[in-house]
Amino acid sequence: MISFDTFHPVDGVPIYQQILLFIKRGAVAGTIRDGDELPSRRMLSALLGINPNTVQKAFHLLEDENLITSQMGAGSNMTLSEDKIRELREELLADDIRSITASLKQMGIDKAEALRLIERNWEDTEA
Amino acid sequence: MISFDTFHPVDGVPIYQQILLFIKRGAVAGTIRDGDELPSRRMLSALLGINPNTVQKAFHLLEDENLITSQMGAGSNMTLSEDKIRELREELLADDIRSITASLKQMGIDKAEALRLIERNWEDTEA
Amino acid sequence: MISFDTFHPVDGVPIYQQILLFIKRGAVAGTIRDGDELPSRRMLSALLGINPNTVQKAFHLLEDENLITSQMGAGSNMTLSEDKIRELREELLADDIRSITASLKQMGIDKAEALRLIERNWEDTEA
Amino acid sequence: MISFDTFHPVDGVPIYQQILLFIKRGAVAGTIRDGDELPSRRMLSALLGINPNTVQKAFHLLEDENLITSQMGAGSNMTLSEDKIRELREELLADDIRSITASLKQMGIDKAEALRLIERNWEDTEA
DNA sequence: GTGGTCTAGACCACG
DNA sequence: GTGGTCTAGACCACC
Repeated sequence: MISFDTFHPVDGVPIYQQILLFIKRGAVAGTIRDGDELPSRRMLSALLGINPNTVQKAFHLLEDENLITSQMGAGSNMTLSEDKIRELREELLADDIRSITASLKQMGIDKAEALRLIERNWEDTEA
Repeated sequence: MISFDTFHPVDGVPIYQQILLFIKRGAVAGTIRDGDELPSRRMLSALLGINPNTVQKAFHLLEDENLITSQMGAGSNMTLSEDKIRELREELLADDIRSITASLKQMGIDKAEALRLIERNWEDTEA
Repeated sequence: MISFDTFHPVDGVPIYQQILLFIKRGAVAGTIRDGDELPSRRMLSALLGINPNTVQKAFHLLEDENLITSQMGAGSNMTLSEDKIRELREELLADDIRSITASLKQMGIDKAEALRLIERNWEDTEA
Repeated sequence: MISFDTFHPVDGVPIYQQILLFIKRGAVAGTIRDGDELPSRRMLSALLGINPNTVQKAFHLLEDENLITSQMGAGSNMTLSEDKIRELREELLADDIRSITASLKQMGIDKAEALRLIERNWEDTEA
């Protein structure tokens, strides 16, 4: 059963998208594996204190991307392959790196300083 | 007159917030300085192909943060001090670093790999 | 459910302010009471033939004055106390009386004639 | 020369409309008479501390209603007849009385109380 | 269905 | 020409 203990939504970005990202990142990290069972929509919505419809929307999008399969009455399970994970990794990493790099460059930060900032603050941040 | 040539809004995040960030990051970078004149609401909205009200919302928020002052009939100008710039720098950098670090950690990336990723992709990204 | 049957907006004054006044005057009159449910933003805007956002603005201001409370997904309800009603009564009456008195005086109407005018036209006017 | 000493604009209603009302009410009161000269647009805008364009707009509307005539280079003068004044009186009074009566009725004030309120507060209000 | 937000266009007072 | 306000319509998260 996939754990959502480390899921802490922030505001300003749709919750259902954050659920998607949480699942995808877990898949890339290897903490979420092929065949893993997800909590039921009802249970997850109760666990996270959010609306069942919001969870439903996230699950629906995960199905659209063929990352989970849901059987009537039998919950949902991850369907991951090496290829999918590689794809996810590239897609997510590219977005993140592009975003942070562009942002820092706009503030006039050069590469050396960027690396020093990441280096110095790495331990202080929770996953 | 502050130039918006390098402003390229993405979707998924409110345009007025992107305008805010663009100004703040320019102030941190030093390309936007105290006293600099901002384009009029009309001119900027025409330039960006968006509604004057969207620009107005961004400018209004900048005024609330005492980063610009607007006079009726005349335009708007930056009001920056060394202290404000330092505050902005810390605030923006902290957000960016926290965000990228948390994201990479969730994907199981360790510090060494994170630094290597930034290092390798730095030149490929536009500001 | 608060009825807006007797609400007839005039032009020249912002509609959202007229909605505010309608609610406040109803509270003073006692026709709108603590706990009363307001129509939804959609329903009221359809009823009045105006934009939902205009209603939203009025409701938001009422919330700022602690005259209504709104819950996501549920509706909005009045939150009135004896003190608030007394405050409203004094505030609204003072404005109205000051306004009409100043206006009549500017037209050279004296007190006796003013009273006679009110007296004579009282029955002819709808609330 | 018509005096604007007692003109005190309030906000929330367009200033050019308040100028119109000031002139009309003076005509009804008899303090502004046929042939009276108005200050020049320039002088009046300086006197009231408002924009010449705003004064211009008021004068233009007064011309449209045939209440003033302007000669090139020779200022503007009132053009009032007994009939016009009677019309103005009826129009303005009807509006005021209808407005105050409707407002008080909406607050559940009855005729006796309305008269008492006007009576009691008459002296306290400036024209 | 509900409330909340974002973007849009027209109008006003002003320099 | 400028900034400020009012009304409008579409979209989102939620019950």
